[in-house]
Amino acid sequence: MDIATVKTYSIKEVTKLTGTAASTLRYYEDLGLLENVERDHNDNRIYTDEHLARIDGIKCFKDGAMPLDKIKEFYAYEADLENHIDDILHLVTSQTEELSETIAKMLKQKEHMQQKVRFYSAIKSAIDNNTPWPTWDDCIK
Amino acid sequence: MDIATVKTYSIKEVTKLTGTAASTLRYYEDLGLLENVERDHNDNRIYTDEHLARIDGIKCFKDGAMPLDKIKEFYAYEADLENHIDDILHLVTSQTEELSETIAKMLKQKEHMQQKVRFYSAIKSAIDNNTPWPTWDDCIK
DNA sequence: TGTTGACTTAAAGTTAACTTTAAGTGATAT
DNA sequence: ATATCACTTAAAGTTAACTTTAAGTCAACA
Repeated sequence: MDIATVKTYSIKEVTKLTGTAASTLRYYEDLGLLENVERDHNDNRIYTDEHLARIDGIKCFKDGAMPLDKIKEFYAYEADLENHIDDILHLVTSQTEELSETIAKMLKQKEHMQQKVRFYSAIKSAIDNNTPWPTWDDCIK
Repeated sequence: MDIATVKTYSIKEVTKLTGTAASTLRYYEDLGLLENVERDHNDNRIYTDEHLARIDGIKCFKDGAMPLDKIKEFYAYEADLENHIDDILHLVTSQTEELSETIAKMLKQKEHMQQKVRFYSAIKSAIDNNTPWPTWDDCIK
């Protein structure tokens, strides 16, 4: 790693590149989710591509509804994998299972919502055309 | 509707039947999400099958990640459908779209998580068998 | 008769994940 | 010289969705 060629970013650049608010970046750092953020001679934060990658990873996990403390745990295990292979395996396995359950519930509810869309569309037509209102069973069957 | 035959439930019975805490039931009522909850001579709440159905409906919407204020809006529109058919259609349509996006993100992240499970499983094998560690690309490809 | 248990209320507390505020430093632009 | 801008900190505020607490009423049981 050649120190002279490490690309760095100010907090403002990172907010633009990642879409994450500066206050959130500081918050993540306080939490220990963003580590080893160096400072310049004015005490301003200096981020590297590794930080950008970490921020991206955090966003991914968040998309999977993983709470920040578990995300932090994940990176802690990753940093010392030999000693935490069982921990990290358990974490990703149980998190995957939780995610599957959540997705299943959401898919079910999506079906319900689509039925509602059909039902209320039919009612709207009936109102517009002054025809008798359909029943739920008419639309869903 | 024969008043004499309307089945009713105490708050405790409702918590058992729905799995919803009594404090939550009172909270929903405060929010206006649970309406027309009558009282007995001791001021204790009396729930009916309609309330049970509503509580079930709320749980469904929550499974679809719909915030309580939108759920409340939905039932308000439903109670006066002729005057709010466009509102309710917009609500269920946009909510369905949001849900689809959320599901899509979660499915993507589920893939990632499953890749991680495979990757860390392979590393665990390598540790157990004292063989060289696989790379990410070895496992995913 | 007393105490236990189920209910009531209003208000305060909790958790997650931020966001905002207030006060201050230092570099740049007019 | 001054004002503006980007950054800093610690601490307080925000939102959603509850949960807990404290204080009280009422009925049933030993």
